Amino acid sequence: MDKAEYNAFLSACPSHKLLERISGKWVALILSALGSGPDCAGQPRAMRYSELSRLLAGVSQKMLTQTLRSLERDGLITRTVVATVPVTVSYELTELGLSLFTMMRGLKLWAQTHMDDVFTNRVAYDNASA
Amino acid sequence: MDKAEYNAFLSACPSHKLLERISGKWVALILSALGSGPDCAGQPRAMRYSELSRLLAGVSQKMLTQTLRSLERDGLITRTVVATVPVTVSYELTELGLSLFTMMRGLKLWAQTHMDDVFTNRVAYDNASA
DNA sequence: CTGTATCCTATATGATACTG
DNA sequence: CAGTATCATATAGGATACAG
Repeated sequence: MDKAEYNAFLSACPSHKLLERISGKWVALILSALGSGPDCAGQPRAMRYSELSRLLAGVSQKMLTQTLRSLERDGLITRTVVATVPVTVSYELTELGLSLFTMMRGLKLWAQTHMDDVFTNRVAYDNASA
Repeated sequence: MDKAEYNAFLSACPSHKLLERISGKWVALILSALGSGPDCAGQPRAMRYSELSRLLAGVSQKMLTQTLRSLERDGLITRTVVATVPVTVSYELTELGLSLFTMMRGLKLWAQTHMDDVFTNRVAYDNASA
């Protein structure tokens, strides 16, 4: 069956798997926070759960935890627990995660250069239909 | 309210909007088809609806049409109708769409280089939990 | 050939309450 | 502080039937 073959192709395609990995609502933001620091312009550094929670003001606890876990699972960040009272947990980019963060700078550059054009086209298209 | 401000930030962030634009299940595949041709290695060229439908064997008519329309709306592809009987419709990358396709080559390169590491880590993580 | 219209399901995300 | 558990909702995606 064609569909089965194609789904197999999709499952095997590295680009497709990368898109699935980075397309979550909070993935890019967490990588950006850990890669650029809270001011979005500094050096990579570890951040605590509460610090991330405050920086990404719109994130729910569920999604923050879930996204952090999945990034840890994929070896993109590390999770470090210090047994203070109360407990202290910090997250930091791995080498692999840093490499992903760096790659996404290219994506960011394209976005900054061209997304305005995209949205201009979108508005024009909608006006033409109306 | 923090959340409102953060959502406003999200809505304004070009990188985030770009990820929303390219993260659809069929977006990258359609761009790739129009940018590389059916053999995924050639030159950019126009393709007909039925040709895309055959190449992307897993896509439903609904999703193919919907994705093509949204890409046209954003000025990434053009839709050309020739009034034969029955009608002939072809799609082609615009300059902007071609530029996006080119940018995604960098993403593809990262994926080909590093996604195996990611999945190796993932398996190791799952085994450690079990 | 190139779609539209309708219904249906799966998944992602979010809100809220509770805990070591 | 750093989560977990549960419930609710929105949206993406797909199956199927029909049409110019």
